Amino acid sequence: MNAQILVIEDDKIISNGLRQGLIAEGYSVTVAADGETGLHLAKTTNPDLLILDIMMPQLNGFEVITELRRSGDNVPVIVLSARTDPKDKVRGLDLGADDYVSKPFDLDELMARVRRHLGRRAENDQVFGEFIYKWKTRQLLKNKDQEFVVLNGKERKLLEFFLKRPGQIVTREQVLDGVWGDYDGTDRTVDNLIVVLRKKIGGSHLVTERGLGYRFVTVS
Amino acid sequence: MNAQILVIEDDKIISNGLRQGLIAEGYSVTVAADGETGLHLAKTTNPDLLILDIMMPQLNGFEVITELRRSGDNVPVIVLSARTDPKDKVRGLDLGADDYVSKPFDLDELMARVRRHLGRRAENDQVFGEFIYKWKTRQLLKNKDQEFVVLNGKERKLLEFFLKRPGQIVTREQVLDGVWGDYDGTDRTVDNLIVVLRKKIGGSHLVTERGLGYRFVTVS
DNA sequence: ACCCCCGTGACAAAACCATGACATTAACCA
DNA sequence: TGGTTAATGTCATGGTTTTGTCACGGGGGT
Repeated sequence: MNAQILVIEDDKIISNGLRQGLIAEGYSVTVAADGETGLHLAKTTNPDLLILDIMMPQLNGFEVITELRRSGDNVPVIVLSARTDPKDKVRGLDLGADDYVSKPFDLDELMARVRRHLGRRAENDQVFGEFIYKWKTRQLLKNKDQEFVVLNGKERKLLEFFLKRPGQIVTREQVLDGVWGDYDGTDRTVDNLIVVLRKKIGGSHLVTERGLGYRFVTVS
Repeated sequence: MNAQILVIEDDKIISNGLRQGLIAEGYSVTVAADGETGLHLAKTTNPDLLILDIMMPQLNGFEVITELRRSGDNVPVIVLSARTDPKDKVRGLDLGADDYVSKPFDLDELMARVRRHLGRRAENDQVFGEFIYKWKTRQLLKNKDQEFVVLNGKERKLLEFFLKRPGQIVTREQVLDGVWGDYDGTDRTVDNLIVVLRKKIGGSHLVTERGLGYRFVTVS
């Protein structure tokens, strides 16, 4: 579920730097060295975000973005350009770019803009097995985006409790504390909720540590 | 209905320039000279876009944006700052700003960015299920343009409140805050308005999240 | 004065979830 | 290896909380 980013840039030095930086942040990166192949890749691979140079052989960035938008593609586009003339920025933005960064640019700033255009997904989504938990909307998705899993209050609280403690053994007492609060429940109460949650996310992620408690594992 | 833009900026020269430029483009503009009144105005008047200075008396821009996002407000924010340190840009963007422009800035470029950020909501009609909400005229259409759905004041406010927070869980308290203002209503009051709105847009779009609040979903 | 909002309270319906009984599994020891 | 025991899995049930729904009435605008 790491985002796919397509970089369209003919300057090898810059594209290599970008690729390394993006990969370091956990994205999957594809690089195209000219507008034409870039446009083709954008249309066929449906990336989550585009980083697009303006001055390129074959097809320039303005033309790429125009064609993309004309064909109804709303992928977020960050335009990268050596041209600092405000007129170019206006043109790029009005053509449908989502952001416009001038070279030379600061890599950290660009990364922040990338995060922002991806909707800050990296920080808000947690993946385990075939599931994705979206903290922002507090929704659980199965099979990578396919279907929602309906959680009620206690189940959601329990899942969030475990998501915050991946790989750790937690005792029933800790669960009672974290999920129920000061309520004086019994160990059985916890077990029962575990059962219900197992039915929804499968047993393999909630491992029983006999005599100790439970352990949530993210890989099955 | 022109887009409402709130400018929070203590430098009179800049805010005047912004106001004139924005008005020339046809927007309605409000100016606040410090962070505290700006934050208050943002919460009470629900502008369509915020232009926010960082260095200000009372409450600085970072604090304003943090508090806004914390309270669930997703209004687009363009941060304006004399600080050119990339670290500040990263900070602003990661806190939830949608854009970050350094002073001195080019007015035309800023206008292009404003257009671009408004395009996501104010200009675009919003579609959910068989309905279309036209922000410009604040009309709700059913069956893709066929017929109008009549909304009275509170119903419209509630619908717009949810349209700004698609997919998110909102508590009754947040609804009371956003729709009623500082009024001291009860949870039942919210429920009742929900019922009325459900009768008009169907129940499937307003999902009850028991124990938490409601969630507006765009797909049924 | 009439009408339309719209907030309130009472009651009905539904979802939730803690409990306890019983089944099943794992650990331990001979 | 097999039996014993403690720990955990599973299910049905009903009380309790939360939410849905309706009818009434005040109040402000036309």
